[in-house]
This record gives sequence, structure tokens and C-alpha cells, in this order.
Amino acid sequence: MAFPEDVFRACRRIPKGKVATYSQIARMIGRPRSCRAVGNALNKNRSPFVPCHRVIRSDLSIGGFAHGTKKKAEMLKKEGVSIEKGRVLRACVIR
DNA sequence: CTAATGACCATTA
DNA sequence: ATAATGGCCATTA
Repeated sequence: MAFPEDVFRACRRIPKGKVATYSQIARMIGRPRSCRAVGNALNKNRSPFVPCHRVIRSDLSIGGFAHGTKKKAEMLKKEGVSIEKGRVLRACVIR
């Protein structure tokens, strides 16, 4: 019933090399309109077991990150996620 | 209690 | 393509 925990749990289901959108996470936890609040929750994540860097915007741009968008992008890249001009390729997004 | 704040989104121009 | 707009909602002050 704790919103942040639900968000973190959903986040952990994203495999390495793939990403999900804030909106998708919101739907996963049964709160389809809480995409903005999802970002708020992820912002406070401090656990290395929660891959919050795998969550991006619905337009496939990188989105925010507590330690800088820069870091987020390189972490993804290091995991094998292809980014094109500030955009993640569709193929890397979870269906 | 209300008001402000954001790692957002879809629509419109 | 970009920018503005209104909506959305959990959290925090």
C-alpha cells in the first residue's frame, strides 16, 4: 500500500538493457495517472538494487535523474541500451 | 487543513 | 520540429 515501494518493485522488473517509461510504471502499479508522482518517488530512491535509471519519458527522451541526466545516459549505454540523439531506441523499451 | 513542488503526459498551436 | 498549456497526483511544507 506504500506508493514508493510499489514503484520500486515495478522498477526492479525492468531487465538490464531495457527501459520503461514513467507512464508504464504507473500502469504497472495500477495507478495509470500517477506518472508524475512516479518520478517523485524515484527521485528519492537511494537503493542500488532499484535500477531507477531505466525509467525514461514517454517521448523516449532520457528524463531526470538525481545525479544528473548525464550519468543516467552513460549508465544505460553501459548496460547496452542504444541511445540516438538524446532518445532511446524503441527496440529497447519494454512492451 | 491548504499550497507548492516535481526525474510526467497529451494536446494544441 | 519546438513551445506552451492544462491536467495529473503523491509528497512535503
